[in-house]
Amino acid sequence: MQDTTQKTSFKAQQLKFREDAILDVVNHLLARKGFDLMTMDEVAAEVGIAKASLYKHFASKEVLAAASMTRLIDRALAVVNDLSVELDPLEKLKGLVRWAVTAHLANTMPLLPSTRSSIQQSLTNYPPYMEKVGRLIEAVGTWIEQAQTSGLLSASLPGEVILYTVFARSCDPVADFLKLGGAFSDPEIVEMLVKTCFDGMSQDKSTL
Amino acid sequence: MQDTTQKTSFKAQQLKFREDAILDVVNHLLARKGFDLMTMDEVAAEVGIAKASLYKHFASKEVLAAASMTRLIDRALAVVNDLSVELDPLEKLKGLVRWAVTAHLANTMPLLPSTRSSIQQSLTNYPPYMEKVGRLIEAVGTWIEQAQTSGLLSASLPGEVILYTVFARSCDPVADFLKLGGAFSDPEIVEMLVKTCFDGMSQDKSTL
DNA sequence: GTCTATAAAATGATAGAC
DNA sequence: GTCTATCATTTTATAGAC
Repeated sequence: MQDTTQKTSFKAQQLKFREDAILDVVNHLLARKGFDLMTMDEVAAEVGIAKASLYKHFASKEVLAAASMTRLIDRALAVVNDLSVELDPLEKLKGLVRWAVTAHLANTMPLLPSTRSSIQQSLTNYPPYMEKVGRLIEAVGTWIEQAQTSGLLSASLPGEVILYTVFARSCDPVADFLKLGGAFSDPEIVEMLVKTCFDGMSQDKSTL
Repeated sequence: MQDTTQKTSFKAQQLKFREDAILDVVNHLLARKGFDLMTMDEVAAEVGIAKASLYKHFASKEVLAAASMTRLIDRALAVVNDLSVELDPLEKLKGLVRWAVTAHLANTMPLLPSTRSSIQQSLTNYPPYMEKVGRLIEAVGTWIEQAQTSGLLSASLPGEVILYTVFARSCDPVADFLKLGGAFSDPEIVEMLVKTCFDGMSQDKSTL
C-alpha cells in the first residue's frame, strides 16, 4: 500500500497527542502537589485512561516526571529565545522571572528547585534533561555577565548567586501567600516579586 | 510517702527529656526531607525506640510534626526576644533572617513555608501553634512598620510582602545550591542571602 | 494500547503481652 | 511505656485477556 508511511505518521501524531495530554496533567499535578504527593492513579484518572495504559507510555513515575520536566525546560528555552530581542540584559532577566512567577501562580510551574526533592537525583541522571538545563544555564549566565559588566547588576555578587536567585523565584512561596491573601491580582504579585528580587526591600538610596 | 511529688516530678522530667529527643529527630527529618517523606519507622529507628512506643508519646504523625513546629516557633520567638536590644528595626529583621538561613544550612529548619505542604492545614487547625505564629507575626510586623516609617525599608512595598519575603528566606533553595557548589562557607552564604534579600541584585545607584 | 485484576512493597496506626 | 506482631490502606508496577 502506498499510504503506509502516511498512516504511520498519523498514528505517531496521535501518539504524541496523547502523550502530550498526559504530560499536561503531570505538569499540573507536579505544580500543585510536587512529585512525592502525585500518584499514578491520580494521573491516570485525570487523563481518563487506565493506570496500566499509562505505563505503556511511560515506564515509571520517575520517567514520567522527567519527561514533563524536560518539556518545561524546552518551554523555558523558548521564552529565552523570545527574549533575545532588543532588550538590555537586565530586562531579559526580569522577563524570564516574570514568566516563571506567572506560571507558578497559574499552577503550571512544577515545584522543583529544591535539593530535597526525591526526583532531583533521577533528573540529574537523565541526560536529555541535563543537556537542556545546561543550555538554559549558559544562556542566562551570559545575560548575567553582560548585565554585570554593563553596570546593571551588582558586579560584587558572584554570578552563581544571581543565577540561582533568578531560578529560585519560580518556586517562591511568597507568591502563594500573597495569592492566598487575595489582596492583589496575579500581575501585581508578579511585579512585586520582580521588584523585591532585583531591587530588594531597602529604601532606594538614589531618591534621597 | 513524702517523696511522691518529687518522684512524679522526676518522672515528668524524664518524659519531657525523651519527648525532646524525639522532637530533635523529627525536626532534623523535617528539615532534610519534609513532612511527606518523613516516615514514622524512620523516626522511631533514629530515636532508638519501637514505633508503637512513639505512638504512646504522640497520637499521630501530624500531631508529632505540629509539636516539632510549635517548638520551632518558640525558638523563633526567643530569637526575636534576643534581638530586642539596641538595634535599628532593619538590623533586627536582618538578624532574624540570618538565624533562619543559618538554621536552614544546618538542617535544623523544617521545610515549611509552602502552601503545598500537606501538613499546612493540620497546623492551622492546631491553636497552640497558630497562637505563637500570631505573636511572631505581630513582633516582626512591628519591626517592619518601624523600618518603613523611619525610611530604612521601602515604604511603597506592602508590609505583607516584606513579611512573607523575610519568612520565605528560611526555605530558600538558593542556600542549598550554593552549599552544594562548595565554593562558599556557611556564613558567606548567609551574608549573600541577606544582602540579596534586602538590597536586591541590581547595581547600587547610590555609588554612581 | 486499552482494559481488569492483582502482585509486591511501603507506611500509618493498633493489639496485646510484659 | 516498651516491645513484637499485625492490620489496613495506599501506591508503584505488572500480568494477561481483548
